Amino acid sequence: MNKQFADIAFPTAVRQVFTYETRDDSIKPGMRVWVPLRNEFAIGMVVRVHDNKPDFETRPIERILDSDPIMNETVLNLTEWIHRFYYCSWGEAIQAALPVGLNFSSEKRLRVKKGFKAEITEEELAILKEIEEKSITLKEAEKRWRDGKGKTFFKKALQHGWITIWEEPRQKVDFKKVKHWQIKKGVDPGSVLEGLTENERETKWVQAFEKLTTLDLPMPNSELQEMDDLFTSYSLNRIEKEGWIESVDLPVKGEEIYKGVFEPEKLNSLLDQQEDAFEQIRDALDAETFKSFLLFGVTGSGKTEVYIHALKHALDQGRGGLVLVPEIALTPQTVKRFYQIFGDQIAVLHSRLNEREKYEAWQSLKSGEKRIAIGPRSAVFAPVENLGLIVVDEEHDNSYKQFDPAPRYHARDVAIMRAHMEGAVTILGSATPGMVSVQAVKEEKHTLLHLPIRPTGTMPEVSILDMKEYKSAMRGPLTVELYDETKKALDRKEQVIFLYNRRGFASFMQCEDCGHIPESPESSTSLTYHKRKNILLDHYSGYSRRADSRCEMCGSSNLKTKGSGTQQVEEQVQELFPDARLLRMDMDTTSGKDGHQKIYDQFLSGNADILIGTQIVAKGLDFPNVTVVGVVNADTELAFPSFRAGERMYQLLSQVAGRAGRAEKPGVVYVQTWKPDHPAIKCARTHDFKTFARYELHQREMLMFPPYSRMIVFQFKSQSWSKVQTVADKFCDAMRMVVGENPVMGPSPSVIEWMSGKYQWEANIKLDRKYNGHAIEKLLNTIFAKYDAIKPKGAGAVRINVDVDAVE
DNA sequence: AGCACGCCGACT
DNA sequence: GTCGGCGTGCTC
Repeated sequence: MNKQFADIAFPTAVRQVFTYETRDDSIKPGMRVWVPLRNEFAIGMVVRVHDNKPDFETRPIERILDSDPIMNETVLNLTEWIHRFYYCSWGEAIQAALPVGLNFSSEKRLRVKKGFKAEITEEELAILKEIEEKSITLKEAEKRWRDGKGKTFFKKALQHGWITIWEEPRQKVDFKKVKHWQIKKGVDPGSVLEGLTENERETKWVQAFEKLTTLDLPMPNSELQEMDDLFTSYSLNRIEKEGWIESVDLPVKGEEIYKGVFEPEKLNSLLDQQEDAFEQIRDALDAETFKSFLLFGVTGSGKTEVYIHALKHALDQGRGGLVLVPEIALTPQTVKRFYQIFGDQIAVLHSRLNEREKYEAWQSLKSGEKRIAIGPRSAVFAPVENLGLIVVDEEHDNSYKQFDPAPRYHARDVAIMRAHMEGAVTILGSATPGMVSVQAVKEEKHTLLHLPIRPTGTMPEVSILDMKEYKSAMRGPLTVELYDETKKALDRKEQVIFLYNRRGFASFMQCEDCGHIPESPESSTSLTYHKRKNILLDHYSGYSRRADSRCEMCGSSNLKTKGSGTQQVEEQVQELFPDARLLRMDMDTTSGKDGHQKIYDQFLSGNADILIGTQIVAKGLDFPNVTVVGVVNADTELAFPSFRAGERMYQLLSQVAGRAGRAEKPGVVYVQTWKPDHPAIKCARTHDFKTFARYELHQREMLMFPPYSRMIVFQFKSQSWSKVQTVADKFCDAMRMVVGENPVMGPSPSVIEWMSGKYQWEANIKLDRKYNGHAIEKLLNTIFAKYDAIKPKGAGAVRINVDVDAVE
């Protein structure tokens, strides 16, 4: 066999591929290989096979790891597009597209050198024996011999070369194992407890043991600790010390909570408006070419049924489907609905699956056994065979945009590109589409499908409460009116939701006489108040000024800094309604396993009267017994320094409105605001998305914000404050030299100026929309080349991240 | 991204 | 005199 060359991508930040040689003609793009890189080995992905001998020395491919490509041509091409458009390395894009079990992971294993001579103790010999027999990895060894004699000997053995480190590709997919507790073998808990004195029985850890004996063991350590305050690591370890329980590492199964029941006969027939939408989608599917739709319909208008019928048609054509949902944990009922109709034809991809289950789901799609994938952002890469339809539900949702690490892609846009490449149809669904999609409809890139009616009931009434009028009529954070309505609802044994959106960290200023929030003169964003320096800052343009002492609109000195969290509101509400049972839902209370689900279930089953939370409460489930929804301060969203603030505000209010009073009990949404005249609030009151979109697009056009431009954000990070600043300055100089008319903004410190030991600065550029993948790559290459030519000494210590189409 | 190579301060 | 700090540069 002649010598061939293969371009290999690695999951490092280097934006180039590396060329290796091979004589193995089974090599194909999409296969992983084990190759020498520097003085180690690494796993790479073959992206191209050719016979153009490069002008440098090539090294041989050591081993081909797959007998068949694990990535098909389309997905490989898709990752190449991501590599160009989002300016990451090809390998990073590939890594994002592979399930963890098939990823570029290798591990360092230990081997004992044969026949060395040294005087070692019995104990030490045992260590060597264990390493040899169990083929222990370096990580395991470091954990196993963490301290004491073991560590000393382990270090010595490495130094003397008695054990050596080998790196091997990791291919086996293993169950994730988790520490479980069980009653120690041979221990009879009954007699143990009987033998205790009264005093002993009163200690916390004995009580914990008593409680343990009533449970179905073994149970995971983390689950126990979450379940009851008695189970602290101290008490569990104490009981173990006593010899009553022992820990075992057991594999954990991913949960099947999303599966539900398979009842295909429950397929609903479509109403007129749904039928009209479906027919257009069906025609597009029949044409077997790319087409994209924006399915615009309020909450409850039946978008899911349209998706289902469209998917069914795709399956009838012998094609597969892909459904993207924002966060699967927040939309269990949508997933269950799909499962009900399609049953085992669906592979549910979610983060709770363990490695093997992820791999199995992936494999079942690749083999064609399952035809539909449903999952969050990363599911856009699912290896669905013969893809016919991609659904992006709640297309405006921010969770579709990956932030860190690279690739910083937007799953909605990747979905459209994928559909383009595969000749598939996309449906983007939303009650409040993002401006990017609205504009794309205007430009006839998407076809609009409209579901105007909510068959399951009328839209709830939205009542705007002007905080300026209630200044002296407040009960804690609530206006008297909201307070009264809450009280009445509680008396009727109905439930109440309070939304307090404490997103972000930065606070802002607001005039308590006229409600004015200081805005930047250089961009249409509000200014962020930085307490430490007492300045107001616009992180887009870098504009900053000393914090105002008087309101620039009305001259009042009644300017206050704002920004408090849900916890404070919870306290205040509890004081107002001492008898009500409260539940709080935010990042802090939902971080645990099934965090959302537990709180939802509790509230749904009536175990609480009032639910207080951040925007998380606005998503997902319906609560039929909720008749009052209070948005405590709608303005926090507007104070968030982003040109998307208005859009977010409208989305939030619209989603909240969708939570209230479905079916038989009508609900009212109370919105407390200082800015009752803001278009987002006025339009949300009348559920008038179209008017809002017209206003918002007009604003964006005047200021050349997306969708009228393409924004790229650059982030500079380093431990040294002065270096970040000089590098960011130089980089912006380079940009200005290259980009001509496209406006460069910044640099300026990031909103989070300092994070985990690193200072962060930002700059951004608004590009003409005509820049596509190749043009963006070319432009960025030119910018970086220019920057390399003028960069200051010590610039290497500053990391530069590129975020194309950033969503902040 | 890692990771080895290389040049200047606190130790035996 | 050496050990080791992290700044710099490279990976086919």
